Parts: sequence; structure tokens; C-alpha cells
Amino acid sequence: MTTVTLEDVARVAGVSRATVSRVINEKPDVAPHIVEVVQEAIARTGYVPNRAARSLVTRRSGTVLVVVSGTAGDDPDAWGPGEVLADPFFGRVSGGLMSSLRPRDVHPVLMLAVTPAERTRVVTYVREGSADGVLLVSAQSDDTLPSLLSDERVPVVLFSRPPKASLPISYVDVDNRAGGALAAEHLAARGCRSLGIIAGPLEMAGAMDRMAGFREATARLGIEHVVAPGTFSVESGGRAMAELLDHGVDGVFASNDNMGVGAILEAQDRGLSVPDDVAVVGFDDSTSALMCRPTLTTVRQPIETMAAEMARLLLELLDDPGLPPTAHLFDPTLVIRGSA
Amino acid sequence: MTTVTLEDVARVAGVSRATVSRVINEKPDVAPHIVEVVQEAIARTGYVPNRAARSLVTRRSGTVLVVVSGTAGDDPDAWGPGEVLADPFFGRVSGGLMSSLRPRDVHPVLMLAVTPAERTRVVTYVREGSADGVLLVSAQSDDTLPSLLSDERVPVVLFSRPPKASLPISYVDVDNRAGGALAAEHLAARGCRSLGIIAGPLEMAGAMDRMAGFREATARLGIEHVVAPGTFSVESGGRAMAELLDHGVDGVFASNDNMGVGAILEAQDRGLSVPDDVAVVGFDDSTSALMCRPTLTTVRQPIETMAAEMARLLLELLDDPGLPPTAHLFDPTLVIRGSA
DNA sequence: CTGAAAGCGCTTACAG
DNA sequence: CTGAAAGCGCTTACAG
Repeated sequence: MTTVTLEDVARVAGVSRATVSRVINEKPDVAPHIVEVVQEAIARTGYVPNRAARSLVTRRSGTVLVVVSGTAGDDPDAWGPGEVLADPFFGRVSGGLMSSLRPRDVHPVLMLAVTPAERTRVVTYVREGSADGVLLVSAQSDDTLPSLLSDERVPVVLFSRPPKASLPISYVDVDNRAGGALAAEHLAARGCRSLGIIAGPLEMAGAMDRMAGFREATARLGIEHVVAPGTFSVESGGRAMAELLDHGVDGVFASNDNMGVGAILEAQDRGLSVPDDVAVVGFDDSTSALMCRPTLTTVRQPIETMAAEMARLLLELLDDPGLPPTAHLFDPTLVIRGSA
Repeated sequence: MTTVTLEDVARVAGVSRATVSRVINEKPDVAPHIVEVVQEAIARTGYVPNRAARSLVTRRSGTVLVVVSGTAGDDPDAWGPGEVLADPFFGRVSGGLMSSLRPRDVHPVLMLAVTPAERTRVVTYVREGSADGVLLVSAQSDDTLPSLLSDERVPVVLFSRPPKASLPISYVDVDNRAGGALAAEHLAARGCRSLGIIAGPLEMAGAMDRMAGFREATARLGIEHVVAPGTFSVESGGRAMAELLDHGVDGVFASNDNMGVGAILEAQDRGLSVPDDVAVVGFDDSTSALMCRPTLTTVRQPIETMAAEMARLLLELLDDPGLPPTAHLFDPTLVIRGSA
């Protein structure tokens, strides 16, 4: 199985290497009959272009880095990159990315960035030409990777707004503030008089924004609310719900669906009825929203669509590096089910 | 930002390109003081080796393909590659792969293979040198990709046993048969007299094996059982449970946790108590096992460990292509919780 | 222990 | 419309 090269194809076709290269890259101005002869030679020899050789001259790898970034933290229950992978959220993001990447024959390389060394590795990976750009799924707002990439002029698009608003970086995000408001308004419209919010990890901008939107809306509506901390896990949702129930709330906004499920289970463990004694609204519209009874009313974010747009933005940026950063904020929608 | 090359570093260090290359690749037999000078020059110039140039000569990409394969099917509820990504199962596999790959600085490229063209693309990708080998997460037993890769002599390791036992391919898998037996034995030991199994998609070898193991055990124990079909989704688990309950079963084995959750919800919707009226055992020990009440008793497969071993096997194979195919079958364990 | 030189397999001005 | 030639940035025998 000695590998076939351009040279071999050229010999078989009786033309020069340059001509074969032109046919393969579908350059115009090659005589039709030559194209035919060359294609036949390619088929007969089973030729496949060597990517490294091509990359060396085109300076394109045909690959983008998908980075899941954040710090692991000490809390094993925390929202580190490891957990991100196992969360259906990441799978949905991957699926969305694929839908934009596949048609362009660009492939995603997965990388985790938790330590400083790993963050440097991300930059190096692009520098060495192994990938053309970065799709960054960054959770924490104190993550230094976005500004690192921006400083190093690495083409990058973020999933979720950048830590510093001033950073010249493209991103997609859902309007988390509006989502939090949607939850508050729905609970109020149901007649809830005493609200609670189960916050997400506050080092995440999205969790912060959901809470801010919820707060603003309750203030506007003149309803009291109490806050309990959570980590986005089912268990933390249950613990937070216990706190909130001790405060006598009758309506709860869980900052993600997993915690919403935990909240429902906790209420039921105490013999309370959802939504009659306490109503619960989640966030995400993930598969877990259907794993409880009643099913979870939730604020939906269109993750697949957002991810697809994210990839599209990066591809655009690679085609035209001069493009200014653009942000695409998606509207959340309320999905009403049984829990509120 | 003109790119720095070996040549530049060599000039700064006052040595030859070859020497710089040796230092970078940590070859022995370079004078200590030269090593120092070169490292300084590298630091000062900010040099990063060009991966394409290196690949061109070493014929190694430092990358492996992670392929999720299968046919999409007509049923939107079916178990296609798209759903595989969103399933926590895949996330756990990714996490496991990472743990073996990262220390070796090998990076996974994700690829979906649903159509024949995409299956060919997998082979081409390795042929063109874009990846050194393939980690294949293949669901369906009629998948042609394993034999295609084997025929083309592409280094590959499967997650789950190959469709044809005769194929000379390395793989890791859980002993699904033993797992099915574990479930049957546990239900029997609990005193269940009339069992049911919610089967997975039977085009998947694993689903088949779980059922076979369950069957063998019930036969051995002299207990009747009835079968209902499922697709691995929560909803299909509920539908199947409805069928089984109509048959009056008092113990159910769901071939995965999602269906187990669906089964519990269906029983409860009918006013039945789990586990008193009907006991339920799942398979996987995924996060969803904790999203229901009672929590789900389940047959655990050590996915992360299996995936890590899978990657280790491929790396080994790449280092020594002559190695014979090896199979690593992992033992399932029963995790007893509230549902059975 | 170090350097000069060949070569990996492509693409792309440059002539013609 | 086509070919000869240079060059992309490395690694690796081969001498010394």
C-alpha cells in the first residue's frame, strides 16, 4: 500500500502535476477533455491528496477547535468542563455546530481548557496551524481565555457573551435577562405571591443575567422574592428548594432544568403538590424537563440554532478576517407544561 | 505577525536548523549548553513548530477521529447519531477518551457517519493523513463501517462489539448479557413472579445482548416474561410500560435508564407504587437514574473507564501497527436504589 | 555532538 | 490552457 501522489496521477494521465492539482481544486480554465482524463487517472490510482502537504502551502487546516473552558474548582459538584461534556447541553451544541460545519467539510477538534497550561495550548494549537479558529464554549465570566485569544488575534466566536463587554469578540447568546423576566412574569400571572429563585453558579455570566432579569421583573411587579444558591445539578436544586420552601414560597424559578427537576422532587418529597402548592419554572428546555411529573414548564433557549449560527460566524470570519465582531442574541421562549 | 520558522530560531541561536529540530523533539545527544541556547532562542522568538510541515515528514497528524456511526432511519424518535450526541452517554464517552488522549497530546476530531458518502469520508480522512486512526462508536449491528475500516486497514477500535465476530477489530464493551442476567436475578430475588423487559432498538447488538442475557436468566430461574419494544427514549419507555402493565407484570427490566424513568412515570400515572406494585431496573447508571422517585436501581456500565481503555488501545495500535486485535469486556455491576 | 542536504507532497506565480 | 520550477517548514539519514 505505497501511497499514491500527485506525481503518480500526472504520469498516468500524461499531464503535469500542476494540471492534476488544478483539476482536483476545480480551478477554471482546464480543457474539458483534460479534466476527464485526469479524473479517470485519479479514480484508477485511488489517489487521495495529502492534507499536510496541502496545508503547508495553503495555510489552512480545514479544522476548527471546539474548546470547553473554565476552571474545575474545588467543589466536585461544581460546573467544570468535565461535567459540561456529560451534560446534554454540550451534545446539543455539538449537533448545532455540525450542521454548519459539515457542509463546508470543516471538522471540529475537541479540547478542554481548565489549567493555564491548557489555555496556552489552545493558542498554540491555532498558531501551529492545527486549527483555523476557535469555537469557545466558555462558562465562567472570570475566564481569561477569551481575552487571551482576542489578544493573540486568533479567530474566535463565543457561545455566551464575553466576560468584558469591551472585548472585540463575536458571540452568540440567548437573552438570559429576558428569560429570567419571562419566568417571573409567568409565575406572577399564575397568582404566585411569594417567589423564589434557585440561582446558578454566579461566576457564570448567564446565571447572573437570568437572576438579574428575574429580579428586575419581580421589582417591577412588586413581588417579594428570595434567593437560594445552586450549582446546576439536580441535587443542588433539591437543596435550594428546601431552603426556599422553608421561606414559604409558592413559585420558584430554577436557573436550569436539572435544578428544576430537583426542586419538584424536593417539594413532592415534602408532600407538597406541584404546581398547586408551589409552581416551578426551569430554564433550557432540555430532555430532563420531560423526566418528571408534572413535566417542567421552562424557558427555552434554541441551543442547536445558536450553535449553528456560531459556527457560521466563525466560517465567515475565516473567509474574511477583516470582518468586525458581531453578536447575535436569541430570544428565549416560554414552554408551558405542567409544573407552572 | 510574520511567522517564525526553524530557520529564524537557528539564526538567533547560531546553530543549524537540524540542531534546533533536535532540541524541540528532545532527541538525546545534544550538548547541554546548546540545548540551553536554543531554548532561549525559541522563547525569545516565540517560535511554534508548524504542524503541517512536521506531519508531512513524520506522517503523523497527532489526531484521531471519533466517529459516531449508524443510519438515521425514518423514525424521528429513533436512535440516530444526532440523538447520540445529545445523550449523556456520548458525553461520558468523550470524557473517558479525553483522559487517555490528553496526556499524549492527541486530539479527537468529531465526525458523524450516517450516509454511505460519509462512511467513505471517514476512510478518506485517515488516508489523507488528517487523522491517525479511528475510535468508532457504532450503534447498529448492520453498520458497514467497521468492516469497511477493517478492509482498508485503518487503525480502529470500537466501542461495542463488532457486528461480525469474525472481524479482526479491537473493541471494548460491557458484558451486556451478564448485565441482563443481573437484572433478571435481582428482580427474581425480590420476589417478582411475572417479569417484563423493555427492549432497546434490536438493530443494536448491545440491546440484543441485554435481552438475551435477561431471557437466559429467566429461563434458568423458571420465570415467565413478556417483551415490549422501545427505542431508548423516555417516551418509548412509558409506552412499553403501558403494554407490560396490561400483562400484569410485577417486575420490569428497562434496557436503558431513560426508558426506566419513563416506565416509572407510567406506573405512577396509573396510580401504582414503585417498587411495591411493580419494580423497575434500568441499565447504564446515567444521571437520569437520579431524576426520578424512587431513584432508579440500575445495571451500571463503567463508560468513562471503557472509553479511556478504548483510546489507550488505539494509541497502542498506532505505536505498533502489528499488534493483534484485542477485546476488553467490562463487568457490569448492579446499583441498588429505590425502584427495585 | 553537529551541519549540509535531500525530501516529504502539495500549490502557485511565472512563462509561454 | 499547460508546464517547469520554486517554495511551504519541517525531519532525518549521512558525513564528519
